[in-house]
Amino acid sequence: MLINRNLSNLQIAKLLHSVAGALTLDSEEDNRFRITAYDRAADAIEHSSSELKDLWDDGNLSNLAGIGENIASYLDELFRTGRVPHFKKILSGYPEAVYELMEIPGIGPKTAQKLCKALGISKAKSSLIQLERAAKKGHIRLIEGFGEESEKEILEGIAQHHRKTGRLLLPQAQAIANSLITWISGCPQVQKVDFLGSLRRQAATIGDIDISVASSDASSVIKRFVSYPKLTRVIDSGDRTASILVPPDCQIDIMVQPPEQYGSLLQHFTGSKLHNIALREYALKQGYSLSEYGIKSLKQAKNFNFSDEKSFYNFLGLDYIPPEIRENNGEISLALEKNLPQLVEDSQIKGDLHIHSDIDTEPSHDLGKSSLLELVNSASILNYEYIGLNDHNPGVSNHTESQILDLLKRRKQTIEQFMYSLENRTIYLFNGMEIDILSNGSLALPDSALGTLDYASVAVHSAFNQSRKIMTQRVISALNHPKVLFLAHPTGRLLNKREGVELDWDKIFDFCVTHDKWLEIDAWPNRLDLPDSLVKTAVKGGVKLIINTDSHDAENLQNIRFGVSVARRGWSTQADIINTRGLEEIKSLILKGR
DNA sequence: GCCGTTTTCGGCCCGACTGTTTTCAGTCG
Repeated sequence: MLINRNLSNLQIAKLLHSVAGALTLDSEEDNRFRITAYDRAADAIEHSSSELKDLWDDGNLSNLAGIGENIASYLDELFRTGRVPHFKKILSGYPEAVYELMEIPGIGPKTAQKLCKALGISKAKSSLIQLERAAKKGHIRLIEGFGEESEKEILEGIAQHHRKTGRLLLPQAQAIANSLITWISGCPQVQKVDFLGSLRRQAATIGDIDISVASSDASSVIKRFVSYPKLTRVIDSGDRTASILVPPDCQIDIMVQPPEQYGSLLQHFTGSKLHNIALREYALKQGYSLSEYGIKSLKQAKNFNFSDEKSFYNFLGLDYIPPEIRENNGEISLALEKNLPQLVEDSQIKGDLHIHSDIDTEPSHDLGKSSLLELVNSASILNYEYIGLNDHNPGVSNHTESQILDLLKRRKQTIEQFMYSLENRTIYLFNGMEIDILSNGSLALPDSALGTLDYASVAVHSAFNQSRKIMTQRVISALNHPKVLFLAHPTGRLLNKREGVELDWDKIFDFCVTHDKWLEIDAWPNRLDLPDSLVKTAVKGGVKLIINTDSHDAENLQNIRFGVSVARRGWSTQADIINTRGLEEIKSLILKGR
């Protein structure tokens, strides 16, 4: 049996978009709703923060809104056998090249088909090269329905497609947005300016950036926007909307609205797309049509304006929905029942138990850069009551047990002496350690050395490719040690770089609940691990979580807000997050039974 | 093909922009 383990969400989304494309070419009229169904399923998969393969492993494919019985069974076939005859039959009506060309921005199924036909392109592999060559030779402008402009657009689209790199991390996207907002604010006609879209929803990675402006003079704002000094090119520019490209290949969309309609613009542009579609379908059944301009009553032929977002949601009988959970995951019906969770907030975090210091214990991985004093100063700015020093364990291969014990005794002394020297002792320091989980599930630290610690955390730093079964056993046996409080960066993923490990999450969650272990939400920007979708399942199962920064520098403590965002995206409340609790409670939790 | 928010049948978001057109089709978010 052929098993395809390497299908990414992006590849599956591309496959489903191709099916939608083929159906469009067959007959857009007859297949109208099947087309949107396939496109929506593809969008849901592309934007899901769970790997589809993991959902399939757990038999939860249909948990994703937009995937029903049929598509789920086709995907099941795909994961089991690597092929889906039903899709193959639909796709076989057109040359493979059509689906390749559809990948180019600006080219949809119909344009792709016209180009393939007129230029005699059929093979997927050489399709882009052939198209580019034809465009450069000026052949495309000769095809009916095309002109010089569209030929130029195609070349730009191909270039953009080639340059396409990974998505931006939150802090990168934030920096780009901030710089643009500063520029836009220099326009005197601007009354308000906000970043919206996936950045406002605090998704783990950001594809493009959306900016909204409240102003009664849209044309001045657009003029300012398209003269942004850092832009690569203007993609398009209209009366009140425009798009530009800035390095590194990041698209920025802007939309301007008069202040009295600004609320509906915020709502529209924050998305997500799937949340908005679901909201508009709901509203339609109530007799209202929603858009960025406001709410239209279909019965009374009347328009309602909203200067803020809350009144927009309230008008529809819904509670205000925080941006982080606008993903069409059940938030609309809960808002209708006035039953949304009270999401955890930045200000509720009282400490951080995963911080690397510069105390050198000859660690297995990188040492922190900052001194205890620098770390404590950073923690005071955040009004923390405590921090946990969670340095890596000393390397096991290059030390004897007694050397390790010696190093940790000295480390304990250093921490204690520092704490007593602190004026007012405003911040309590815990003596913790991040311990490698060896490939057989044992800890990379002898029990004698573990005795010097207040607590331990464990993490996978090697042998990432073990099978799901073995990895699950490995993690559980490490967590089982009484000194261990939590699993650090549980999936081990690195955004844009490395997929997470394979784990049986139901088993891990069960173990955590029954044995009083916590899972970390690591706020390091290219980790954000646990991912939000797993946070949501964990919270539902009653697992306690702890948000930490994994700081290697005192400045990194500020990253905690990214971890809080992940927690919020996973529907966590204050009660779900261990480090919203004060020092005394944390002390008793750490001492309890350890 | 999906979904249950008056529906297990009969609905299915809304508007912007561009290019090649003389009124609209295609694509996008």
